Amino acid sequence: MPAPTPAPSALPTGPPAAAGARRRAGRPTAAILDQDGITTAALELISSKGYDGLTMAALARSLGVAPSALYNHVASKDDVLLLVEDHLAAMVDVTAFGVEPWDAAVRRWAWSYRDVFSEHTPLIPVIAVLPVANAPKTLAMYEAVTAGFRDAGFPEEKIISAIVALEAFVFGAAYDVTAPEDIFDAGSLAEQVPNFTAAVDRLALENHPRPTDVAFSLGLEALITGFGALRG
Amino acid sequence: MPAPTPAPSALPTGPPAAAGARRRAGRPTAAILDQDGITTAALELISSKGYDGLTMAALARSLGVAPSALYNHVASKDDVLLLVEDHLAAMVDVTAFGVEPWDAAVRRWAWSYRDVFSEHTPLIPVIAVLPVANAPKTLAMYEAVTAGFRDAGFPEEKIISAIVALEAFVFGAAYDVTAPEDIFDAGSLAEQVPNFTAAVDRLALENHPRPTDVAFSLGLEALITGFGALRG
DNA sequence: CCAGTAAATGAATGGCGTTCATTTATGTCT
DNA sequence: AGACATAAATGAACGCCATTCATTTACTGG
Repeated sequence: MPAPTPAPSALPTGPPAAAGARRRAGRPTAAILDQDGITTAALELISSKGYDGLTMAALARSLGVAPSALYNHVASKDDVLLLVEDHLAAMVDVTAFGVEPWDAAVRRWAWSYRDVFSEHTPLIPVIAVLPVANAPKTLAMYEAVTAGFRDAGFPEEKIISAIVALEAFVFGAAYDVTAPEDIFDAGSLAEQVPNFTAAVDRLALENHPRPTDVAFSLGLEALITGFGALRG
Repeated sequence: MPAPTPAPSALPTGPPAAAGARRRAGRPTAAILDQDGITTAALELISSKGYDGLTMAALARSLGVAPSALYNHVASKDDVLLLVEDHLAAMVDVTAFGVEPWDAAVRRWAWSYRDVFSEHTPLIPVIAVLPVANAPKTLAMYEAVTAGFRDAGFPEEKIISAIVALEAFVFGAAYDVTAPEDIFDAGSLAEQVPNFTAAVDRLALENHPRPTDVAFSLGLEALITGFGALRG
């Protein structure tokens, strides 16, 4: 009869932290991984190394685990991105719906939504195609927004379309935030596009701290005004 | 004295097409590759195999060339995507500016822009960060749009912001086109999000052929109306 | 208590973008 | 005309990536 597990190295090392002595093969006494831990580690990795640094190997490494172990808890790397997305969706501010007037609530929601995802644009292609059934927190966000629109007197058949349109604008604007400042510098071709160059220069004269915010505000206010007129 | 090149296989094979006999190493008599050819081949590959099929190896293969040869003409795969993007920008319809009224011209431009890029969403992350100086045809599109706004009496300092906002909406909407039909099916969580589910069902009752077009139209008309009011 | 399943390791796989040494042809300078 | 830099191709190699599989070990339900 084999002696009881010979204490691999020490007491269970508090947090599911780094790699000390190598773990031997086989199921460990206490599970090391779960989806929450994977999500948290992924977020930390993203914030320290960016999305380029988010590899399955790096993720496993930060969890003190072999890469293949991850696949007991997620089906793929896209699955990890989905977990991250859903976590972020919960950070979007929907608290104004039902409290502040409709237009103020939409404003708060949209700005918050854009700010959260502007740091996570690589998720946008994933979200855009993501069936909501797989993302409970995202779904909860939609529920809050939908209720806000309904309570504000929006015709029910237009609510989803309006949200989809707002969301499209938010995602596009999130990319815009990440663009380099000189993105509109035409360089040597400037003379060939005089109207464009003039408009770019004219905007620069205004000296806005964040031009991208000006464009976002301009578009968002137009959408809010336009949609506001649909309410009954 | 070596005999003049011993006719590698046959007469120059018309189009720069497929791979017959292997070419021997060294610079060929006539250049096989150029950026135009690479762009065309990339577009064909994308349309036949999708963006997953667009690999440097596959691209080289379709041009009858070794992968490393591509790097004499482009710096990276992103560079190829940039070439493709610029080609597509030239397909966006800006002809209505200066011909039709401003609102109709914006409408035509935006629908066309969305339609072109909805088939090429993997380019969007590239475009969003792309300095226009590297994309002459894209720049030409901006010039036409800017001129249209100016001639319509737009205050010059708001032109770029308005275009940026419209573009953000267009890009987001382009993703939306690619989403699966049942993206809003909450599945087993439906009971937990009654307002959302009701709104989704209510929209479905309308039986629109393309719900995504309804959302796009709704948002676009709001932007056009809102921005139209800025004209002097 | 025993079978089935869950959770880990570690080795292996195939594909990817990219680099580099090498070969051959072109174009320019003297 | 000859020399030489440069351009454009090949082919071998690199490192990284996500993912799979056989294997080991531990937990759990009948």
